[in-house]
Amino acid sequence: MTLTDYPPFSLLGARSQALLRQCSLQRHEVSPAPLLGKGQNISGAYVVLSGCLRVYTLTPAGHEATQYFIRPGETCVFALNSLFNDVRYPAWVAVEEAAEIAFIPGPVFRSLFALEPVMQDLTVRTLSVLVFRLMAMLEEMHACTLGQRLANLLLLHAGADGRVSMTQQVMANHLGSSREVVARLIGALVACGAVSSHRGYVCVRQAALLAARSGM
Amino acid sequence: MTLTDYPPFSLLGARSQALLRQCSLQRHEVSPAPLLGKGQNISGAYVVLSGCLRVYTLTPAGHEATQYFIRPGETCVFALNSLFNDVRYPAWVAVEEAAEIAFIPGPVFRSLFALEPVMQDLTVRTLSVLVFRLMAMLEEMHACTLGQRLANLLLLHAGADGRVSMTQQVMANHLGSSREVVARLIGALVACGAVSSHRGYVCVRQAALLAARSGM
DNA sequence: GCAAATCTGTAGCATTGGTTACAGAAGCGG
DNA sequence: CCGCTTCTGTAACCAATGCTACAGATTTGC
Repeated sequence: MTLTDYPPFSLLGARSQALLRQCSLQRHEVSPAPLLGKGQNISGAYVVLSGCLRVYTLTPAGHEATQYFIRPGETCVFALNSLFNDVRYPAWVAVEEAAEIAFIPGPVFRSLFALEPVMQDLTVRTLSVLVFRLMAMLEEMHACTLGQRLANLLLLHAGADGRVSMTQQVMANHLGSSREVVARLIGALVACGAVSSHRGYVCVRQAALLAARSGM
Repeated sequence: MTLTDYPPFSLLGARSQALLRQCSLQRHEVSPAPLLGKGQNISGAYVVLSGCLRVYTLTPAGHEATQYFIRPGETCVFALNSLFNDVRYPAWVAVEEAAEIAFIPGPVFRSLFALEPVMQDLTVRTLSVLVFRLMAMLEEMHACTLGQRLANLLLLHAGADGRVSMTQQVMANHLGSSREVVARLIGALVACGAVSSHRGYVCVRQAALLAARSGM
């Protein structure tokens, strides 16, 4: 497999496809060890083909806080930027779900961007979506209590069966809080029948959780 | 004056300049009334030529919280996005310093983007910078206390003479907090000699403030 | 089946930040 | 100069969150 097997790259012209075949493609398993560290130098774009990456910061106190996820078809696009200024990555990145990731070196990305409207489109779209998500997170941080943010997290990650497979520690990492606080909040949600708690996962009763979220 | 008088637009070719002459150009004075409201439909790009715009959210409790500023040469680029999805603006925008603003309608922006590498560059750069700023703010919100964020705000807005011309209410709006809390924090900074407080402004002693920030 | 590791539940206390409620100071307009 | 408005300073209290310290439950590996 090469990058050229995946849309939208499969749609590009022969010349672009030749460029793309230079790109390395790697499979990464889930791991707490960061793939990219804050301050690391980046000189290209990472494209997620399958799986999910998590971008997060670390507070001085050692808490993690998720900033956003990168899902299939999306990109860490700092390539263009890093060709001008010598940009260093502003956060940590880890593998959230086993992922296939392609790396497009800066010069290649730049050529593709100049040649292919599809790539311009992809880049701008990815960046715009990211801006919207980050703005939404900032707003949520100002507008919501931790309880409400936890409820949002659970609603967002619940499968069709209402199951959210995360330990409380992982939830705390997403929220930038601590395990004990999450336990306390989950306790409250259990008390009002919005979720049930188990080792390694919780089960969400969506309607009840929506209701509970309002009154937190 | 038209948009074509300002770089980088002045560098564009004749055909692009013809397009740009269709764009309206308006001067706006400082005003608390929002220029753009959350949820409003946008169908183009706003380019700030001089002055400064402020992008902020409102919490249910009625607090404002600044998300970022738009300074000369920068753009609210949601044009491309809004041609695909019918995007609504995710926050409020107000005039922070008297500003000249050009509006480039969506279709015009799209043509320019397709024609002119300079515009592609400008767009991607603006978006990347915005992503970095938003990530930095999210990180700050997780990592810093309100006192530290206030110190950062003051350091960032201090003139060469150390003067920061803002009322405490305005500072509170930037931070998403309330006037009383800001007063309390400024009181602490005054007590340790980091700033002096006056009606409508504070004077920063930079070195002392940097030191004080660590121990908040 | 047992020990170690991991995860959850809970309680108490400290800190931060938000709210309420005033009092006084500074500027402004007439 | 006087009254109105705006801005600042303060205090007391409360709610949300963080931190410390365990105890008990579940799972895993051997």
